[in-house]
Amino acid sequence: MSTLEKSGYHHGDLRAALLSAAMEMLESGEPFSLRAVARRAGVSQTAPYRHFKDRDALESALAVEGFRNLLADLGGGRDLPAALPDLAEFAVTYVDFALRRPALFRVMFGKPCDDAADERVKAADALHELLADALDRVLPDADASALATAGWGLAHGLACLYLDGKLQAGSSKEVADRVRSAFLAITSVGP
Amino acid sequence: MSTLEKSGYHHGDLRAALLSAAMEMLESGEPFSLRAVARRAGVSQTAPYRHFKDRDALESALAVEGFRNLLADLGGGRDLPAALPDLAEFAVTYVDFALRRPALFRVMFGKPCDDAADERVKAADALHELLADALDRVLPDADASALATAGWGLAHGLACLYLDGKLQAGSSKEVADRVRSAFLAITSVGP
DNA sequence: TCAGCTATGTTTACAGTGCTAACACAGCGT
DNA sequence: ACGCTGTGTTAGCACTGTAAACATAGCTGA
Repeated sequence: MSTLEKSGYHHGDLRAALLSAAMEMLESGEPFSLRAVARRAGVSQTAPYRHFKDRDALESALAVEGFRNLLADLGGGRDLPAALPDLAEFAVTYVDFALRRPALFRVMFGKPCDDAADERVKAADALHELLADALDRVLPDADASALATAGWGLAHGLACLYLDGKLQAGSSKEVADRVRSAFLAITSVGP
Repeated sequence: MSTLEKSGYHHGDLRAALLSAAMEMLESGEPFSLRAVARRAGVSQTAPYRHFKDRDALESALAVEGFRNLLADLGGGRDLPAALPDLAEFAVTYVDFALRRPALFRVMFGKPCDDAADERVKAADALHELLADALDRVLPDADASALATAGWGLAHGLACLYLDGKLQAGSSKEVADRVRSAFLAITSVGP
């Protein structure tokens, strides 16, 4: 009942099929609607409602997957940060994620996310903690909480501004360079 | 033809009426649709299309007004920044704007904004320039461009994260304090 | 074995949306 | 007086999210 791997009966595992259909559409840039997702999964328009209360519920599930991916990009990719420039790479990776998967990024953020005690909230918090840990490792003296917030804010803000075209994005290498400069600039102010 | 103040004939100045109706709905938190805006302005559903090509066109007009307001909040309010803490107040004001007028903020940002050479782009650029000027005044030695980008990014990111509930927003005073701390934390890192 | 229960999926329907096309009317210049 | 253009209206299309009623498949217990 909980984990159906082999199909054959009604549909198999529709929930997963819907999620992957939706994710594919998101990645390929198609605007996605519940109906379109259902169509792509080969079921009727209202079938998704057996597995997701809402459109929002589907989006939340996608968002959770997005957060896991983002966390993997940030954490899994390279070694733990040891110095300031490594932190800049966090921001670079973050912005790169947003630009590589814009629609998913918009689903992850850009919604009030009122669902209390949601799995989604936990996923977002995990991100915050990862940043706080990293910062604490590199700068143990500083106010880790405030710094983590600032770091996240900086990365997130740059990601949004590039994504929305408020800052002109060129090649991903150019963007990476500019994110690095911005990060270094603001962390080299000092009194 | 361009500026009709007195009405009496067909409708008077519908364009302005639509804009203000839409802005009111945005401010009062109602989800806004073209049809609802038309209803509120007392005209038929398709009347807006005489004045706005698209829903996007209406939103862009609202966004431009939003950028003007934000610029006024940032620039008009207080004296020009003279020191680092004044720059933190920029961020505070920015985040406060986002939280006071969330729907408008989402209209201003959160869209690809592909309209090339738009009035909207100019409005956004004005923001960037204001920040660059302020930074150049306070920190003439630094790379003003990178710093302005970083400052904007930080403010914008915090605004988005609070708006979307990724960071818990309490009273506006609490938020202001946390924005200040974040700003000070990241500008006090230094090598 | 078979009756029925529950989980899953389908059909139908409704209200709302953005948008287009065809039409109506007012005021202008000629 | 005529028609043109700017403005507004009525109908209608294709789409959306969502609910209600119905259908079916496989399990569960008699």
